[in-house]
Amino acid sequence: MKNLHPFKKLSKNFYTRSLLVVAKELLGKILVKKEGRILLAGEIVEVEAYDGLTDEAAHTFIGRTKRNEIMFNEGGYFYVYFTYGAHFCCNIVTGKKDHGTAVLIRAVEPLTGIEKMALNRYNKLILTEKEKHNLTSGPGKVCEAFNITKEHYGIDLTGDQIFLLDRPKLKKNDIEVSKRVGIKKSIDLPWRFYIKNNPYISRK
DNA sequence: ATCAAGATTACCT
DNA sequence: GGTAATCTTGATA
Repeated sequence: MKNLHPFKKLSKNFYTRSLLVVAKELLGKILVKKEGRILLAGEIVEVEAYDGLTDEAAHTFIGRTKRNEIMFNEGGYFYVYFTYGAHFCCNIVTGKKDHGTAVLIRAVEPLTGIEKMALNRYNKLILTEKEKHNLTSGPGKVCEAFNITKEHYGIDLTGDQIFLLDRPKLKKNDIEVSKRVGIKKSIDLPWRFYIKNNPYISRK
């Protein structure tokens, strides 16, 4: 998909709706990052929802801190955090002011700027088949491929640096629901959503 | 000041 | 299947 022009940037009112509605509708949308002339883009294929009110796994469950404060804004901001001493993960803030809800982007399917993603991840242009499918199949991998770091914390997604493009809503039948990955609290909430049979899903 | 945990990944058997 | 790497954050003193 070379030409992204036909697709319109998602506006504020997409993000300010409630967490689970936004989480499911984010599937199929296109994540875009502009680095000067270079355009990086990928279709969102896997997400997880986090809600500080009731969900012990959410970073906002403990209340407001310096790290999570952007999650208490209204929807439409980018929440980036660092974890395990190695990886950044990025989230889309949702809902109204003070909700403390966000959607973790767990995997995307590369569309544009794939060579730059290959350089960011592997420091080379030619990838094996295995490496191609490993490019963006996890939350830390997405941030490494897109070079998303703490510098991008709090970015307004209605701006021109990082934003999402609209695409038709997926059929309910194309969406798989499961428990979330890699958490130790509130483990039974069915708040992971991914596109059925997509090769870039982080795990079965 | 010190400490434990972590929304992960890559590499091992 | 298992686990080491690595460092920021938030809590406790």
